[in-house]
Amino acid sequence: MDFFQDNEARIPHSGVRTRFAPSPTGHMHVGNLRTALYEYFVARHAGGTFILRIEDTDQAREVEGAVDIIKRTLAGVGMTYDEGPDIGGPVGPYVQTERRPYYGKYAKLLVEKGAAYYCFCEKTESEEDTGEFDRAENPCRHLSPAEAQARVDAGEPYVIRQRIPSEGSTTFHDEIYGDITAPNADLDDQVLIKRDGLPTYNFANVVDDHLMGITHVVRGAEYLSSSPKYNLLYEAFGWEIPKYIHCPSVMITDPNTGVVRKMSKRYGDPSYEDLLAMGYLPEAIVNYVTLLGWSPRGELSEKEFFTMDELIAAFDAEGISKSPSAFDIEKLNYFNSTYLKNMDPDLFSELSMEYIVRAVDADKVNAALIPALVQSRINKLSDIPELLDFFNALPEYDAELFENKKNKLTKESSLDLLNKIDAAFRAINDWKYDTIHDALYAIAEAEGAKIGKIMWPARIAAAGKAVTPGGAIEICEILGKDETLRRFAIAKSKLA
RNA sequence: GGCCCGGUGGUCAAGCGGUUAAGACACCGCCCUUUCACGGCGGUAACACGGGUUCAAAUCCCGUCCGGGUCACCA
Repeated sequence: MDFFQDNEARIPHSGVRTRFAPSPTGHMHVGNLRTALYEYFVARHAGGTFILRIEDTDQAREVEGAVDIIKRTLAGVGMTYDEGPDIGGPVGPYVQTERRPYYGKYAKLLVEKGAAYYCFCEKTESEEDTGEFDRAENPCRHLSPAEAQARVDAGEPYVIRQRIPSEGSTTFHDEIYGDITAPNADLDDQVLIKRDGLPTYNFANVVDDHLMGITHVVRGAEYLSSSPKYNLLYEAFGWEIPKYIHCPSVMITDPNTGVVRKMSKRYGDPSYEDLLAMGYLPEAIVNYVTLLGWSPRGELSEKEFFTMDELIAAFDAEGISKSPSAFDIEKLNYFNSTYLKNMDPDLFSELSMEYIVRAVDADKVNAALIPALVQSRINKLSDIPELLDFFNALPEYDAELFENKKNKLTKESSLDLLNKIDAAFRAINDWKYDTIHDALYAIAEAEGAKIGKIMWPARIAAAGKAVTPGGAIEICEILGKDETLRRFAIAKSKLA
């Protein structure tokens, strides 16, 4: 068997195979993540195979550590791949620079078939003039095979370009956009093999998708206009064309200018890692991002909370939207806060403590009680510290805060109540929720007042601010008896 | 600019020729309440525009406008 037949023989023909094929250029965009998820769902839904392939053919743009970010992200959201770098598989290697020998051979095969040609120009004349490539003007296109081969043999540097027919048009089928036709005259003789010998994306992706037996190509809609060229390549090779699933872009409304544009890290839009660092949960991000541009049909169309397994079960390419959708941090907040609220309290404690100790001194305050206070009050974990500022240091506040019309409280009546509460608190030996609670309620009963009237001055004195997470009892309990009484003394002096 | 793709409330969206045009976020109001939050209830708000086709159009066709993508030896 020759090289090509051997490669063909390795291609798996069992079921659905999809691939996530990022280039290791840094962080993970929200759009990247969504594409990866869709690819994963397509494969898993069908009981197929999900592959990770690293597209590192642009050496200049490669960023150290980027592959680790990709792997960490996939692992973090629970996307496991069946074949890929470091785990291997039947059609490896799975890193394009390690597949270098393949591309040259397939490109030369294309040259032999007349579907590609050697080009020796540094830049074509029309590129010099207009920045655009005009294949009719390119002399290399018309070189005889023998002449071209002679120059190659002489060691002249070259690129290999795809030879696009100048007449007619090319149609390809996309699962969600339907048939798309482009006039061949509008297609460029794109570069397949670069001067450094490595393939361009345009070529590597076709060769690898075929050699790896990819059945469904899921990618961003930015590839829609180059897909006809890929079809021409498949046809020239005589290969079966995979199913295309192009996903619309993820947009964002610029918070400063109000304009809608494609989400991009360079404008400071958050990447997946940024979101994690802000305290968003992977489950919430996955849930939200999946629903950004896809929605379940029929029965499930009103369901919005999905586990990974539920997404796998529900996912169908039919539900992918054709129009771009805007990333809305408010809606992510909603998903995240809901996940946070429904989280097991112990787990939440564990997760939140890291943020709690940024704001409070865990030695001075009963920090173990704080998670329960914030669990239903935050959108993301990083919201925690600012909620707790008053625990560490009593804020500067004005005595006016004690005035409350709903509870008919004046500074005078507040002072009176505070004196009574203070006395009752001093009598407490076992400082805990129940004893604090009972002391406060006893005063309310003795005063013939609603409990709110007692709670208000107690809470203001303890916290020094009008809005707090939790009420007087919780705050006093967390502060401890000594600190509570110290703050009461300050309050009384303000009111005196 | 050429080519390609879109266009349902501010946002995500259901809808596939006949609906009072779902639902969610956000926003507003009410209730609950120990402030806030949670929770419950209710409300404001949309088929870009113009022509067709049809008994009937958000749904089909054409045009206009608007938006996006793409025209790299980047992916």
